[in-house]
Amino acid sequence: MINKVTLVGRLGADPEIRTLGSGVMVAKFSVATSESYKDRSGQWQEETQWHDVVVWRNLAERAQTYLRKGSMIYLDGKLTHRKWQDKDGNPRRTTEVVGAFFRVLDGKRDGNDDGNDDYAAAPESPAERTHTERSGQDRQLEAEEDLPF
Amino acid sequence: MINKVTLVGRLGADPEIRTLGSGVMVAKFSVATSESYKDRSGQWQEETQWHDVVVWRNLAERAQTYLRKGSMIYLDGKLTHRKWQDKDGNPRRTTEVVGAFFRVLDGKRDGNDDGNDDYAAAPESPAERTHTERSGQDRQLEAEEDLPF
Amino acid sequence: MINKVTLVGRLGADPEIRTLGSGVMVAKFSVATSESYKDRSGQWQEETQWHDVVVWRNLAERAQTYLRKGSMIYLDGKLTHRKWQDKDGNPRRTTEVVGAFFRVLDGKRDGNDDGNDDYAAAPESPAERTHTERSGQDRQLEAEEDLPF
Amino acid sequence: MINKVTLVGRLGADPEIRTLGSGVMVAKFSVATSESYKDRSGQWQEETQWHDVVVWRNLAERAQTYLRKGSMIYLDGKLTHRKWQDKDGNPRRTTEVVGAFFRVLDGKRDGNDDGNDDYAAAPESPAERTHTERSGQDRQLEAEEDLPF
DNA sequence: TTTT
DNA sequence: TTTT
Repeated sequence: MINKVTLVGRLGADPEIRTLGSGVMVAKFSVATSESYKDRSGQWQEETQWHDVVVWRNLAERAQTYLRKGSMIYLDGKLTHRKWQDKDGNPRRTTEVVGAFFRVLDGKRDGNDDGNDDYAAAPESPAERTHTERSGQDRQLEAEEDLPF
Repeated sequence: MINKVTLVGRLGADPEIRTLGSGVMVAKFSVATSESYKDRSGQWQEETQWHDVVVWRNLAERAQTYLRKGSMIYLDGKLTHRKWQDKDGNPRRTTEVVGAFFRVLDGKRDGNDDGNDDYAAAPESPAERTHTERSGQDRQLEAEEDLPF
Repeated sequence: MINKVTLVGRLGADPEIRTLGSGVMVAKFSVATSESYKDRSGQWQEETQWHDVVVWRNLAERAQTYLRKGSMIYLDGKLTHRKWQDKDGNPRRTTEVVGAFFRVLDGKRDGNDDGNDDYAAAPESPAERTHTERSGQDRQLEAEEDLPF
Repeated sequence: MINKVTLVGRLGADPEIRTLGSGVMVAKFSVATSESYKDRSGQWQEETQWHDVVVWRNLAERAQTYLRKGSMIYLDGKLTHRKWQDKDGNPRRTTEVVGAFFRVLDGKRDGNDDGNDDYAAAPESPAERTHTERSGQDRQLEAEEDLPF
C-alpha cells in the first residue's frame, strides 16, 4: 500500500517548534500551493490550498534552522488523518501531511518585518532522508568494486 | 507550485455516484492504505489511513464501471481542503483527494455476497488521463517522422 | 502499470527546439539533479545526474518561451527507452524522460553572457497539463452546484 | 534537487543477485510498464517499456526473497546514468533506476515450471525504507504524549 | 523478458 | 469501511 504526498509551495509562517517530554522535536507549518485556472467568464482565477505539515526529529531541527515564513520548499511525506472530539463531544477529523523529506528551493521571498533575520537562508540546504548517507556508501561501493553485472 | 498525492490501496465500499444538474458525473469513495511497524514491545502493529477520494466526469464514469468495494487501485491526484460551517456555525474543514488518474491493480478479492456480480471486473483496465490519447499521437509521430535530433 | 519520473533541477543549456514536417513542435533539454553525500573519508561529495528530457506540442512551445540555460524547473513525465543501431550496426539504447508537465521554479540563476536577454523570465509560469482547464471547470461546478454528498 | 522514479509493473525474469567482496548484496532486474493507446487507424496498440532496476543491501535481500519473474511490484527510486567505454573505446551510457523502496503487489501469476517453488510468495510483503521503524516510534510518541499543538 |  |  502506498501513501505519498508531494508538495512544492511556500510556508505561510515560521514553523512552530516544540520539544516533547521525551526530547523528541516536532515542527508544524502550513504550505500553500496555488493553481491558476480560467473561470467561465474567461478570467484567470487563482486557487490556493493550505496544507498542514508536521515533521519530526531531524527534520524538525532542520525546519527550525532553515524554514521561515515565505520559504519555498519541496516536501514529500504521507497523508494522515486523526480523529478527535471537540468540546461538545462531536467527532472531528484532522488531516496532516507527515513529512519524510524536504528541501528548501529558495529562501523566504518577502521581507521579515519582525527584525529577526539572524539565520542562514540556506537555499538548497539538504534535509535528507535517513538512508541518504547509506546511499552515499552504495555509490562508493559502486565506484570501488568491480560491479558484478 | 506542486500538489500531488499518490495512493495504492483498497476501496472500503462501492463508489457513490451522483450526476449533477449540469450532467456532470461525480464519484466518491474511500481508499485504505495500511502500514506496518513494530511498536516498542516489538509487536507488529498495523495502522490504516482512510482517504476520501473524489473523481469527476470520465473518471467518475470509469469508477462506476470498474471500481467496487475491495478493489485495489493506484490513484494519483491532488490534495484539497474545503471550509464549511456545521449547524452550530462552527468552522469545519474537509480534506479530499481529487483524483486525476486511477488504475485498477486487481479486482475485488473476496466474494460479493449480494449477488450483484453483473459487471466486468476489469483488472488493469485503463482510466487514463485526458491527454493520453494525444500521447499516443506523439508516439506515432515519433515513429513516423525523422526525429529532428 | 505506472511509469512516472519527477525531477526538480536546472537546465544545462537552452532547449533545442524543432518543428516536424507535420507542424508538431518538439523541445529537448538536459536537466541536472545533484545530490550530496559524505564519502568514507568524511568529505562531502556532490554527484550530478544529467537527464535528457523531451517535450511535445504545447509543452514544447512553453519550453521555447520560458526555459533557458540555468532555469530551475519541476518536471514530471515518464521514462522511455528507444533502441537503435549505431553506424557499426551495434545495438544502442537511449533513455529519455518524456515530459507531461513542467513548471519554472525560478528564472535562470547565472548571467547569460551572450546578450540574449529579450525574453520574459516567467518564474512560476504555468505549463499545465491539458486537463487543467477542465479541472477549473470542475472547481466551478463544485462551487456553483449543491454538492450531492 | 529532486530525482524520483515511480514504477508499477512486472518483472521480466527472476532478479540476478550478487554479493560484492565487501559483503554488500546487489540485485538487478527488469520491470515492464505497458501503456495502451489508439493509433491513427483507431486500433489499440500497446507499448511496453523495460526499465533496468538495481537495489542494494536490505532491498537486495528482500528482492531475492520475494521477487520472481512475473511479480508485480510498486517501486520508487532515482534515475541514474553511468558512462563507460565499449571495447572500441566509444562512449556509452547506461541508465538504471536505483530502487529506494519496493512492495510486491501480487505474487507471480503464472506457474513456475522449473520446479523451484520453495519460497514464500509473500504478496504485499513489506520491503520498507530504513526510516520506517523510526516512523513507528513517531507514531507511538504521537499516541502517548500530549501533542504540543 | 512480464502481464492481460 | 478494505485487505493479508
